[in-house]
Amino acid sequence: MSEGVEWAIHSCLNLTWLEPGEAVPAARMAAFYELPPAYLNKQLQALARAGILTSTPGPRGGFRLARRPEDISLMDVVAAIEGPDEAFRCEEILRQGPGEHEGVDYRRRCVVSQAMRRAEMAWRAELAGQTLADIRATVERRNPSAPGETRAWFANLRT
Amino acid sequence: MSEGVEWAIHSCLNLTWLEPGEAVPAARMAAFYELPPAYLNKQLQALARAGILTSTPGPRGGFRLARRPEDISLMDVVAAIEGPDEAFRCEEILRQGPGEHEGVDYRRRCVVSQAMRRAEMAWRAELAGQTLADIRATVERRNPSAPGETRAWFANLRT
DNA sequence: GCTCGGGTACTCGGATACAACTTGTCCGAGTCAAGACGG
DNA sequence: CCGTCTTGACTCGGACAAGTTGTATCCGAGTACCCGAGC
Repeated sequence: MSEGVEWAIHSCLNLTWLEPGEAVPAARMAAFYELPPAYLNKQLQALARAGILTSTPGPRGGFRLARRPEDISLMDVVAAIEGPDEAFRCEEILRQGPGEHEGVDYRRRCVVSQAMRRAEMAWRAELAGQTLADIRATVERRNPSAPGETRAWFANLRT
Repeated sequence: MSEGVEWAIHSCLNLTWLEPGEAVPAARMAAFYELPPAYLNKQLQALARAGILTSTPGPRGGFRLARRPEDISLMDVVAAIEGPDEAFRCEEILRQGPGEHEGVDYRRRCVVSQAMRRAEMAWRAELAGQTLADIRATVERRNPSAPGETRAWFANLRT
């Protein structure tokens, strides 16, 4: 899995602590974790294309969440970075086998494909069940000062 | 995910239908699905290194299952091909963040990492719960002639 | 007829190229804000 | 003092390289079989 997924989730999480309407440039978000600014910008662009973030150019511009944290699941973020297709893609090699049937869709018929798909669906369901709001709540419960500190860091120039 | 996983699972499944002690060369297994022989050989080598298959060189040699199909899970095959490490690897970017703590293992502490790990564990558990014997039983229930046809194909030179 | 030895063909195994994708970087189009200028 | 225009800096966005992983191939080391010769 791409490393940008980790960056994207943490960046989106930080955005949940900002006041509504406030935008943060990609360079500032990159400085938070000392990441390559241009590359993080690329990932944030993907999130914007997926409708998770909205981007505004120009001074005082940057990225902000496009909808409420309750409506953004980890699955959404992962799909935005990694692409929509599944990790295990059935190439239907049974079609090349000796006992093939012409009009059969082996993506649904093949028992192996079904088993792999079932496992992947369990993974996706687990990710879809966790929203940014859930993550944020857990973090705040463990470290109540996180929201204020994060917001202050993005507001000031402090490292 | 690597495409070799699909090849490996189907090849192992075919091996479950052979009589005990019978070995099949990689070239023959590749011909079954019209796969590149040398590359499939490479995947089978990985399965042999993982202890799933045993290989014997020379005439009448080839690959065969190293243990009973009941004791080989899909997780074993996937891990043999893809490697043992997880898809989402936490790089602990929180360590570079402003509120870091020196001696903390963020792979366990970070809430994001925990959520991703939970999803991946669900995936792995689903794969570990399906053995080659289960797959074989399902296939035989749907198509009772599969064992005989497969065995006959590998025994004869028929396409 | 039986045993033994050499040759041969067959198998895996690792070393070796090629291609695709992830990672990383750069510069241009567009935009907002601030400042200067004129009324 | 107020409104307007110009200038400038700042932002994203896509186009452009480099490195790493997956894909594919080839040839050599080792082995079992087969066949023929000798007893």
